[in-house]
Amino acid sequence: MNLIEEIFKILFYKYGPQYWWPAETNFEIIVGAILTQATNWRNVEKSINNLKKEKLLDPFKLYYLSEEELSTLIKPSGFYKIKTKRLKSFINIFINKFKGDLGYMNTFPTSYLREELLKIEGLGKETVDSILLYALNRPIFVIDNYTKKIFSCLGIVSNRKSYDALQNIFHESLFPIYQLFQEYHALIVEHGKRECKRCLSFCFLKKLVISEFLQKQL
DNA sequence: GACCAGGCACATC
DNA sequence: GATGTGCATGGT
Repeated sequence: MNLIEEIFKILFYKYGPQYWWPAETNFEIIVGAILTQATNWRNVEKSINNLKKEKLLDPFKLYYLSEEELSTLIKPSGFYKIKTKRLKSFINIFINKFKGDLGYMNTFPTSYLREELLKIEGLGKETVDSILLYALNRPIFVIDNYTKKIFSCLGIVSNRKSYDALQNIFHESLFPIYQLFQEYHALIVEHGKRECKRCLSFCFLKKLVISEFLQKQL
């Protein structure tokens, strides 16, 4: 078992299953992925609930909804003008290129989907990879700020590693099982929320990793 | 009242 | 390639 696998084991033992992504449908996951950019999940839930209350959490309904109405509904999740445009540009491609159908979308290869989604204004690597992993069940590892922070804090990567370089480390170290990737990323976020507030340089994870590393040296 | 949250695009050096 | 800034709300 390599170090990346060991850390998954440690986090899973500590925090247990995270049941990500919290959503009733895969389309809801995508909307959440866009709304949660630099935003607390609680605020995202408020926006999602607004959309649900109005029965608008549907690609075709959102397609025909005016930007004014949409921006009012998603206001609680912040950056609402910019996120209205991001949602609209995703839905535009989703409907016109993929028939507004996640089942149809899921017949395309991962590399093609990633490329097409990255062309959408406002969808960067993290958002696109979240969509691929959680809405389409593709074994693509999501790298976020917590991942960078935690794994550089552990001394496994330098803090200047690029997104792709860090993602490659996970792809090379783990079996490409989407459930594993889903759980691992969720655990990283959970650990980050709890321990990285003031960057506690010696959290339990770091102590464990260091002691395991030392044992192997002996 | 300051600080932060499950990013991204764009400007500048 | 790295670093800084605007985007905005709501919880702690």
